[in-house]
Amino acid sequence: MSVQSQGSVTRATLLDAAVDFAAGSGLTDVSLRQMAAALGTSHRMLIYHFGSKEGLLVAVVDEVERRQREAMVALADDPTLTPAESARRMWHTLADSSMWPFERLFFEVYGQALQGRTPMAGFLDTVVESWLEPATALGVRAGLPKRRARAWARLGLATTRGLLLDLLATRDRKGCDDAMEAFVALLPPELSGVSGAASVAR
Amino acid sequence: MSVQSQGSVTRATLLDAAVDFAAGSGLTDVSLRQMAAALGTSHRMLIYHFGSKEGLLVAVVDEVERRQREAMVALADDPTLTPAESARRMWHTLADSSMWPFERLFFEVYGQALQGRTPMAGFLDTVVESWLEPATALGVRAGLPKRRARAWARLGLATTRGLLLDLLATRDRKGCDDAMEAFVALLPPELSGVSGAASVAR
DNA sequence: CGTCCGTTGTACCATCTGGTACGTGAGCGT
DNA sequence: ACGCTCACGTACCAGATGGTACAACGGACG
Repeated sequence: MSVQSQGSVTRATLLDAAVDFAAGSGLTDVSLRQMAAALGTSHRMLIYHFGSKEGLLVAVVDEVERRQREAMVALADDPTLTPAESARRMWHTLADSSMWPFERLFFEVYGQALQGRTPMAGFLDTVVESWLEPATALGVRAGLPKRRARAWARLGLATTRGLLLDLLATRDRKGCDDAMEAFVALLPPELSGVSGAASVAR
Repeated sequence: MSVQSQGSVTRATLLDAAVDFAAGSGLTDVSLRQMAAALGTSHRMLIYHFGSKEGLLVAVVDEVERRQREAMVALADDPTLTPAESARRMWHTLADSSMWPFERLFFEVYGQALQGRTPMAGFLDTVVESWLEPATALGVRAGLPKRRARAWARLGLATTRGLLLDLLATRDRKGCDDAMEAFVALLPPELSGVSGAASVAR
């Protein structure tokens, strides 16, 4: 048990713990002292490492957004899958109850960003586009013209987020699963891979 | 100019003003004094009429939910329209920029309710079901079996809310309009009225 | 006219907030 | 051994917060 591992809690470690704490308790009414106590440090240290409460919130929100984007590319970047299958897997991952705390945090930040709260407002600049872009690329790769691919991506993104809102409120996993499956079944043949680019090439 | 109209600001009047204020500024970090100043009264009076800050928030959240539900039945209760047309009109109403402040407030409350914040938590009990139920009835009336009608209602609700989130973040009215139109075009014939119950009766 | 009740203003309270001043001590390069 | 920097604890600050005590005003009603 080195003194190092316990004594020098680095900024990155604190940030990770702060995100976890925020996922569990929200970051709306929390004070520096409450969060510091939960992280096993003092509010003095949070200000030391992040400059101010605002700085801490900015760091947490940025980190949430970074993870969000990271999750997106991890989920969308398997070229062996059809877009429909990618959507299914994405939903399967996102809807798992182990992810719920982070999704709650996501929607909490989203809601405050919509109200223009300072650390969160920047969230809105990327919250749609950073998902729309890779999803659109998926559709284009499957043979859709860009405009149509983007329209489908937008619809799929909205449906996914709407169903997550539903799921988090009702906890009705089956109802939401069914709805997502119904949506995927509506996708045009190019996206579900039954025909599409391959059939055109044939 | 009676003394009455200016002097005795009743609770209901204050509540209305409070909801408007919340729609414009959010209700996350607001203090009693700030809100009182915006409403032209004193924090003393807010406590007098609502008991506590919590009581005020409860009243505001309940009122938001009441209006939400009221808006739903107003939008869904025209039996001369097909469900597809109802959905179009509903989107047209909800997506109008004059409604944005209330939708921002809706999602702000939703986000905090997901985190279990006390005055908002009850929001979740009705936020899905109170919309799902009338929307399902719409589908049943159009000739769908109840299970299918409910599944479509759930999908439509999720899509609408997801697209509203998109719209509020990106302000891309056209992109979201197109996506909603594309979704409505996917509805089964019973819901869009090209065949369905009428053709069965014929 | 007297008196009661709903409403409102003033003043105050303990508590908590984010942030700062200052000291301390460990590691490390010289 | 000496400073120097990074990390951290203690103590403190001014301001804002939700809530309360108390007085006063004004109309309703006996």
